[in-house]
Amino acid sequence: MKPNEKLSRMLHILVHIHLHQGAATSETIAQMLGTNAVVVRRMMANLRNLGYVQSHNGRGGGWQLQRDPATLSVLDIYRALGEPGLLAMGLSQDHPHCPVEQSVSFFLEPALKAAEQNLLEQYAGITLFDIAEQATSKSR
Amino acid sequence: MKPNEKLSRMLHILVHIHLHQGAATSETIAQMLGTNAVVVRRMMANLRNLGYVQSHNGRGGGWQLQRDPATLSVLDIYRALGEPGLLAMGLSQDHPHCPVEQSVSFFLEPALKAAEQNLLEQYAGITLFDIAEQATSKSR
DNA sequence: TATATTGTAACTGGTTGTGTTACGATATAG
DNA sequence: CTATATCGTAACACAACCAGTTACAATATA
Repeated sequence: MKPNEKLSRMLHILVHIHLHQGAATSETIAQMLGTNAVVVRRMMANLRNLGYVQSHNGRGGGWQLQRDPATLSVLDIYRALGEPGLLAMGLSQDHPHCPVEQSVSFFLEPALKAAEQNLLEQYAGITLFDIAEQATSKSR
Repeated sequence: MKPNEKLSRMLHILVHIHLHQGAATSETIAQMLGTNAVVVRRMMANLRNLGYVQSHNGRGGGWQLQRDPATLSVLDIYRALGEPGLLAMGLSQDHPHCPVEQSVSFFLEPALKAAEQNLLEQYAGITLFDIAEQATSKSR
């Protein structure tokens, strides 16, 4: 399984927007990430809907954070991405009548749930501010 | 992300083989799982190489467990599958020079590692025997 | 009015997992 | 020895998903 890099890239984008002087255009961000401006816009669409960021059309337009980065946790961003599956492996539920499948699920489900919960709790404890500060202190 | 069901299905297969009278053919197993015999063989290839199961050609052939199911943990089976990624999300590492990306990784990596470790420890504590027993006790 | 920018749909291409077909190798029944 | 059942494996088809790209409309500013 190739892991999905959406969350990682989105955090990368948001911190760049936060640290950028004035509004950052999709094109600028795309170049920072080595990707395409449309990809950036596409990823940001839902964050805009949630009010985390704002975009402005026309000359001098671009993207800006709309919330204090200390109040935006990685968990918030993860949720804004539509809560994509956290775990690469899941339960097969094709034969709910089969006692063997039921038993496999009986043992695996709590394990998977616990690992997910574990990760979400860690996500909740990291803010955009933390990441930005670490990034700027490193470059000093 | 659609979760990968390999582990879940493989456990399902192995427990069926364990509970089956005599050798179970790929075709029989495939019908239990609603899939194709070739898919079963393909998934079992590495388990055979590891000596967890044995296959026999010709009439009366099929699959049998080669190890005491109490000594086979879910972790063993997970490893036999080639340790596919556990987590659906990973780090983007396309710009190792970028301090922002470094900072994102700095925060995310330990969280991801811890969640993985958490899951593997739980896998280590579940054996094929546990699953088989739960399945048969349910059907009684 | 010209230009810079976002918004979004549509198409392409790569990757992955799964299903299927095909055929060879091998073991057993008779 | 032949027929049959079974595995082993390569090859191809197919769907899903993500990422990249192109294209064009809408909008804001100089």
